[in-house]
Amino acid sequence: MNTREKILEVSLDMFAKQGYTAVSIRDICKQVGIKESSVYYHFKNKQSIFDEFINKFTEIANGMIIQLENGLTDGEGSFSDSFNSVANVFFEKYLMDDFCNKVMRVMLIEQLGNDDIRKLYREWLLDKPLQIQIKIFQTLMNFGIIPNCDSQYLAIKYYSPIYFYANKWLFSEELTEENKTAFREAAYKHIQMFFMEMGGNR
Amino acid sequence: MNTREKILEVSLDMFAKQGYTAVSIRDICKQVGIKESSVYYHFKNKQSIFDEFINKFTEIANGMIIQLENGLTDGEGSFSDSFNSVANVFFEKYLMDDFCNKVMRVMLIEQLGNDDIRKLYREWLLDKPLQIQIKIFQTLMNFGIIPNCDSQYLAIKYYSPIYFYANKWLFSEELTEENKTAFREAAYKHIQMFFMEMGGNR
Amino acid sequence: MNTREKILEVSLDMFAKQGYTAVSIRDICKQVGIKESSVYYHFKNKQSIFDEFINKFTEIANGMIIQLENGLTDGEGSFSDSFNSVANVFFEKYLMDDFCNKVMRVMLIEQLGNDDIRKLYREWLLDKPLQIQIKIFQTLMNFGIIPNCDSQYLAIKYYSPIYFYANKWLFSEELTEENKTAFREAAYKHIQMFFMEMGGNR
Amino acid sequence: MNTREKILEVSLDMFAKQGYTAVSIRDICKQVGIKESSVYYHFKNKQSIFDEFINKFTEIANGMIIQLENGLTDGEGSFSDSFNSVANVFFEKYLMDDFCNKVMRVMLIEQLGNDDIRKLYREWLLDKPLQIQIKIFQTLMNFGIIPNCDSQYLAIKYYSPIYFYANKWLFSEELTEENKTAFREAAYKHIQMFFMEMGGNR
DNA sequence: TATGAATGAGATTTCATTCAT
DNA sequence: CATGAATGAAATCTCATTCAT
Repeated sequence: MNTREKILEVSLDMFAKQGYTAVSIRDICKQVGIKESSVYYHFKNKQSIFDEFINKFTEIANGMIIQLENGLTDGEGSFSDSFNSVANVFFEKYLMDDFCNKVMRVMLIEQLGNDDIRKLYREWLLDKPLQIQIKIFQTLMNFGIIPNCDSQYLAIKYYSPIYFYANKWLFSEELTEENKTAFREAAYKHIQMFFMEMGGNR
Repeated sequence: MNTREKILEVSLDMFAKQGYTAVSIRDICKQVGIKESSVYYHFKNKQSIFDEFINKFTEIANGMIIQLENGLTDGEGSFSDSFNSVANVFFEKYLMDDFCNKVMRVMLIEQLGNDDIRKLYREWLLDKPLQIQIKIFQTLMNFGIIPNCDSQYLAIKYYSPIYFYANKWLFSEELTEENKTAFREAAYKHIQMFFMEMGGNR
Repeated sequence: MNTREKILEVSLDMFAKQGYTAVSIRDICKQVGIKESSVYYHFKNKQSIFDEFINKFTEIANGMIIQLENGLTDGEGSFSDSFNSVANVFFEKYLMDDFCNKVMRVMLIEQLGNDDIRKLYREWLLDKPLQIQIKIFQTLMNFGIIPNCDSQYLAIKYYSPIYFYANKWLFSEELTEENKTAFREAAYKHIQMFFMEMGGNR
Repeated sequence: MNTREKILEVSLDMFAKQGYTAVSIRDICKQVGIKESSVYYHFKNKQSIFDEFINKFTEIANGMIIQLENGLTDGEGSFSDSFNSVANVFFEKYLMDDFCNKVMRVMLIEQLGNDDIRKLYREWLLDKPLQIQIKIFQTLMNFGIIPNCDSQYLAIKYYSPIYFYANKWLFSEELTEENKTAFREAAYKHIQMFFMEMGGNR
């Protein structure tokens, strides 16, 4: 790994733990093992390190959305299979992905003082995940797999416990394997129950 | 309002908007209209201003818990009445209370870099609200008002959408009347639906 | 004891331990139990507290000189008696006197940065004690009690070990009874030996 | 001379004149001709500048001790020659050495408020010099050059006038050539007399 | 690529002092 | 007599950044 990448890795790590403002160039450089001035060869300034994360995150997140939406139209496989596969991607490649998780932590911290970040946080942790679920439920209704009803309401019912568990296990404490496991257990149990109830209604 | 109170008011306001570290004593003093050194007549240091908020918040929050638990044992009034009154207190006197809301915003920002704050955040926004709901559902089961089932599961189903809406409308953007209204509408609609489903299950 | 005296007592105590500049009005007031502003009713400023000590010390020290010189001309009593009585006064009423000792400690600390204090220190710990001894030895020579010789040389021989022991036991560590005892033992032993040698020369 | 060395030089100079606390980083920088923040490129903080002096001094002083002790066992040369050479090293390379003298001045000022410095002062101006002299006299006794007697007593007799003169001429006023000369004259005269008396006793 | 050196701006805090009450 | 309140000045230190090498 070259210096530029080391800087990025260390920065993200520290930003995710202490927040953007609380981490100084000094802190980063001490960890990387270079002098402060060297950072400015690789990056215009501190902000641009941060921007890089946001850009990469936005790309990944957009990619995931597209991947999930494509998966939907496939329509292949069973009802619960495709649902679980969506959840799996969303959990493993997004909420619990090392990079994404860290960026979301930074967004969580910085959102209040920074309008741009606030918009991103709202978009990527509140609105977009909900929209996906809404689309999923609408697709299921269109295919007649589930009875017609308020898809927005369904999506909230489905997503909000996941959001709650994510805040409890994935964004509050360190992202250890134990916390991941705790999250998975809670989230999958919720999904199971959710389907049972949906099935029961049918 | 005397200087001490002005400092507190301005500080909380700025902390809630930008976070503890991002706000300097200078910033606060400029707003209050005093010199920096004057702050140290009223407070030992910057941290102690912050501590005052945390202490007052903890007191208020504990008071609310007690109030809610006492309300439960009363058992007076109809099922949905007492439920709505709990929600009302929790929403208006806690989530949307000017002081509490601001302190919770600061906790939200500072939680990642600060272990003590993290604990408080988890306690007062995740765990304690859930515990109350669990107790409420257990009481309802004991009285035979709702059928016996997993109270923890019920509580998550009930509380997580509220938590989701709170993050969306109460802790992300400014706490305007519009946002309060949006939150109330979404939350009360959720509660209504929640009861309908519970009733339908009976 | 009234407030003014309490301020003086506490100030001297702290000055002697930490030096004039290192002690703040705050420190003093905390100890006395008054507010900072109250000091300025009793004293013009911080410096004037210090001046008071210097003035009082100079008075006491001058008084001691006069007392010692008067004692000399008395010529009453035996040779070693009068010598021991001089030493006794110099030790107990000066070097080890609570007030004088503390003032000399402050002078010791402040001498380098302050010309006036340096002069006082030199005068009262180096020059004046030596002058007294010179006078004493000259008197003894005049009375034929000791043989004529360089009184200055004798005085140095006599006083410098006392000065050394004083720096070791009385001005370096706290002025405890143990340190006083250690000083007395060393100093009186020195005086005894000094006379033995003088006698042996006769 | 580079900036780091300039800072050290100016700092020691000012510390020796006014004491550690009385000298501010501002004062130092004004003299050196740099901005305050620049100091922190070269030193961790103000204390670490001071520490550097103490460490270097301790090294030099220890070196001198070893040098003197080695000189003793040589036993070469005449009695008074070796004695004068010890005195010469102790005077010129220690008490009157520009660097050492300044550090000892700082220790003198700071000793009362600072336990560590007090220990150093006692060690390097009171105890260690005495120990050396004790060893020297013991060696002389062992070789039968001087008659057996209380070496501690001899050492005090020998060293305390030197200590007295040092305080008078080397640590109180500025270390000018005049003061050095005054010290040398007084000290060497004392040494001469000391030997004469020792010889007379034989 | 990397660093040594420097810096302006600003952060928190301390201190002696003033003044109206 | 004493204090509440305030302040100008200064102290130590941090930070992001620049620039020549």
